[in-house]
This record gives sequence, C-alpha cells and structure tokens, in this order.
Amino acid sequence: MVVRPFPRDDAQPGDRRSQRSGAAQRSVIPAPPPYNLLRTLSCGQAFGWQVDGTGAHGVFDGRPVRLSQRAGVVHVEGLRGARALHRLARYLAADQPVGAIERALAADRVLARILPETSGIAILRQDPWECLAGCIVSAFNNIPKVELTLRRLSRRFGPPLPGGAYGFPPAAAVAAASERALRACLLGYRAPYLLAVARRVHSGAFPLESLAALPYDEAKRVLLELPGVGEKVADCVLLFAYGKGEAFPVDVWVKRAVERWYFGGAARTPAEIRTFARRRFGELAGWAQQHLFHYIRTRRRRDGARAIGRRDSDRL
DNA sequence: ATTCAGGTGCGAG
DNA sequence: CTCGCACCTGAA
Repeated sequence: MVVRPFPRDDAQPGDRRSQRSGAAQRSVIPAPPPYNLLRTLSCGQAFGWQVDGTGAHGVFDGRPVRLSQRAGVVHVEGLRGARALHRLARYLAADQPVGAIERALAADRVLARILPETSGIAILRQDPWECLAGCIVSAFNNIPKVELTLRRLSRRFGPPLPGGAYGFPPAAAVAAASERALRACLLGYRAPYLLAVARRVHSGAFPLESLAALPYDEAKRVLLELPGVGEKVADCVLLFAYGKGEAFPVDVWVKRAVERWYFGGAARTPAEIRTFARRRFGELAGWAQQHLFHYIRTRRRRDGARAIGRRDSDRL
C-alpha cells in the first residue's frame, strides 16, 4: 500500500474536465455515518493526503487518486480494478463501527464534550512499513518537515508513477541507500535509524507481517527492539497499521490534553498516561487518543484568537 | 538570535 | 529504573 502526495493538477473538483476524465474510473465505497473521510485523513494518523474543502488527494496502490465523501459513500477517482478498490476500502476503514465506538467513548465525560467536534474518525489500516518509516521520521520533528522529508524520500527512492508522482519507497529501496543519501532527504540524526530498520525489514530479520498475529503487549515489545522506535512510535504503528486498539500513543499534545482534562493540570509521565488510558478506555484507547489529539490541536482555530484557557481543566 | 517541533538513546545516580 | 540531556533541521 502506497500513499504519497502528488502534484495537484489544475482541474478543479467538479469541473467538466475532471468529471469527464474520471467518469470511467469513478467508483464508490460504502461509508455509513458518522464516518468522516476528511477528518480521518487529516487527524494526524497518516501523512501524504492533501485535504482541501471538498476532498483529498494522494497516491494509493501506485496511482494518484482523489477521494470525496457524499451521502453514505466515499467517491474514488483514479483507481482501477475491484481488487484495488477493495484494498482502498480496507485502508480507509469505512466499515469500522465508528458510531458504536463513539457511543461507548461518550460514557467518558471529557470525550462526551469533545466528540461533537471530532466525530467520524476511523482508525486507518496502513501499510506497516510505510507507517513505521513515517513514524520514525516524525519523532521530535514538525509536521511540515516530516511531510517534506517523506516527499523527498519518495522522490529519491520511490517508484515513479504516471502523472509525475512517486510512490513510497519499499524497504528494499531504503535499505540499499547510503546514510548520506538519506540525510540529504532531511532525516538528520534519524537517518541511521531508518536505514537500520529498512535493512532489518528487507532482510527478513524483522518480519513485520508476523506482528499482526501477536497480542498488543508482545507486538510492542518486539517493535521496541528497533532503533528509533520508542514507546510513542511503537504505539502509533500498532494502532495505525495493526489496528491494536489498546495502543495510546502519548506525544506532547496528548500528554497536555490528558494532564489538563483528566488530572486537573497536574504533570504526569507518559508512562502514567498510558496506564491511565488503557485502564480507562481499554481496547478503545486508540480512538480516544485520536479524538483528544485532534481536538486539542484544532480547537485554537475553532475557538478563535483566544487559546486554551486555565478554566479548561474545570470545564472539561 | 532563540525556541519549538507528533521522541529516542544514552549515561549517571 | 528513573532522570537529565543532546540531537538534524527548518521555520517563526
């Protein structure tokens, strides 16, 4: 599975050209409410989707695709074949019982307040290698630079695709690269990490596929053996690629959110927060994390100029 | 200029 | 085992 951004063409969504050219390849994926495509793609679990007002575009399965959501379905343009469409449907996780999950989460007072603003987030089913690589790059980094780095990696080591885009480089391609070439993609000190991980994955010494069958704790222990993979990255991969719902990735944002809204603003270590989340949310911890993360990162825009206030700890 | 950004690996107590 | 610290790099 390959998801990378591609240069936007000048056809606006809904104009005649895009409709004409896309008509033969247009298809739909069932997506019952409250599934929210754009929220799911832009809430931070996947890099490489460019979201605009009406949809999102990226690369999937080696093809530039455009996605948009209408009543109960996701429209897909640019994908050929039933199998490819099936893979995309699985990736987008529109079949996930999002409504039931959110009803369960709403038993939590904090989430009950947040959910009206964040409803519809599904946990994608990403390709393990691509997810792992992206998460390693994202460590102690900022989103724009992460995306720039992943774009450079694709351009330099990924397969060229029709339309001038590039697919995400397979582990083999990264494994064959030099650390110097990787650093040129702005990886910085993460370059040796990614290189070592790519080599272990490509050589078969680290069988990514086998993690799927392991329970959360065991799979995590295995992932933590990889260089550049700590608690947070491991949880991200377990959640976003393997669907392990117990995973609760604790980054600075989620740490702030939990401290503020569950501990009255008192400091807690990431380990304490993980323990708390797992006890409180169980197998739905991952979804809870996404709602907290998405809410604390976007509320500034929705609430206007005034940022997060002190009284939040009381009110939420 | 200084600080921050979706952490991790290290060495020291 | 917990704690403190350095770390590529670009943008504000």
